[in-house]
Amino acid sequence: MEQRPGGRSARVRDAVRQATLTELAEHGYSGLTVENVAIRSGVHKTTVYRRWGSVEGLIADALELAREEPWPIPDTGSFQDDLREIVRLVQGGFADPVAGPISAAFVTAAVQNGDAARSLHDFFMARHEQAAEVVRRAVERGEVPADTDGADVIRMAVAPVYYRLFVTHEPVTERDAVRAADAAAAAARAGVVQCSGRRP
Amino acid sequence: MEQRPGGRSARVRDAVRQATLTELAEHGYSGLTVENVAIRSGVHKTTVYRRWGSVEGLIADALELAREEPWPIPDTGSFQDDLREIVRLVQGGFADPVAGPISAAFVTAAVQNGDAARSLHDFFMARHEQAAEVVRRAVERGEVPADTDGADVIRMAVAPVYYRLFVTHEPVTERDAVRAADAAAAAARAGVVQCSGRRP
DNA sequence: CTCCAATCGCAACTTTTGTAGCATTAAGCT
DNA sequence: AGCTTAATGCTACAAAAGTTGCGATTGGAG
Repeated sequence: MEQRPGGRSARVRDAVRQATLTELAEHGYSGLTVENVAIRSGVHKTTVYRRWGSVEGLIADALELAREEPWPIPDTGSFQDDLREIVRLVQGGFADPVAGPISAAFVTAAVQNGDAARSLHDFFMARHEQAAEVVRRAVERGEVPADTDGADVIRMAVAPVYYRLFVTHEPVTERDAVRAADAAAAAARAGVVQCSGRRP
Repeated sequence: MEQRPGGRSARVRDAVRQATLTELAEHGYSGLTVENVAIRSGVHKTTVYRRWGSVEGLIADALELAREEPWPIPDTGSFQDDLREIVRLVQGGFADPVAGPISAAFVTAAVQNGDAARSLHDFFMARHEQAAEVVRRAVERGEVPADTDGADVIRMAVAPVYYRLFVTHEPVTERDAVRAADAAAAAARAGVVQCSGRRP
């Protein structure tokens, strides 16, 4: 990707990435401007425009960093508790005063910009795949049918949280998170989320 | 609200509203500018800025119109089929080449702007309340527990569709819609979505 | 050590977006 | 019809966002 991975280019890139995250945490997505990132990073405005193109480009770049980070997949021994833990983690992340605005900015940017949308898509595909591990374990324990679609269970579990946050703009409590997890678990146990159901 | 409801003010307002919807359908939210709306409506730029303030104001105004429109609540006699119909309606709406971009623009605008977010919030609260009718009927038929939280069942049913569209940016098929509806129905039947669960 | 190409900084410029002051129009009232 | 005034149109302006051309710097290869 980078033609000159070490050296000044790398320093510039890191400075801009760091400045982007700090600006996001401080002012949120709506307060993020190329100019402010340039000033904070000590990199010239023109350079930021040339390499990242726009605010959305800055976000897309930051997202690729976020994708690298590993995710703690719970293993409580109970399918329902595992799911609860995952959804709670999501809800708690958005409630966090530092991580919350940054995560929200990713979603916001992706809604407007194709590049950011693709980055976020890849990000979530990876997350779903990782989190589906709790479903695979539940299958092994016989808690849910063998052909349960793991990724889709995760989607159903976390979707209500995102729905409240970014669509209906309702507050999200921990109780809401738990209930969404329980609902997804109940649906999985009922055999509604089966892969075979895709081609009837 | 309007001091001069009939006459020029009303004509200007209608022209701008119509132009906003047309622009949204053609270029989506990212392509919506005050200038273009002004040109298309034949109203001067400064007037639009004075009365609507910004692009978000235009959206918030259009949203209030959308809230007025009634919604066809299905009554098939089967809880599961009613839910399926509702979610299919949502999914189909976004798939529609005209209504889709407009609806998506509302969500996009609300993610960025507080006024639009409040309007969209009110919009969805009204929708949930209306759609909860199918749950009330299911309670009467004895298909789900008496204290089932109707609005929350609706949320769980439609949330995966919005999640795919605006968060993970995955395509949404009718099959996905049906599955989400079935999952919400299964959860409701299992008694996971009960009001009493809110205050343990 | 020297050279070369990629990258960056800088300043000037263009485009887009939003605002202010004032003249003009027309709705509603008598 | 004539009067009053809220609302709009118009021009000019101000601020922000984004671009361009060029010279300066620097990392890496020979």
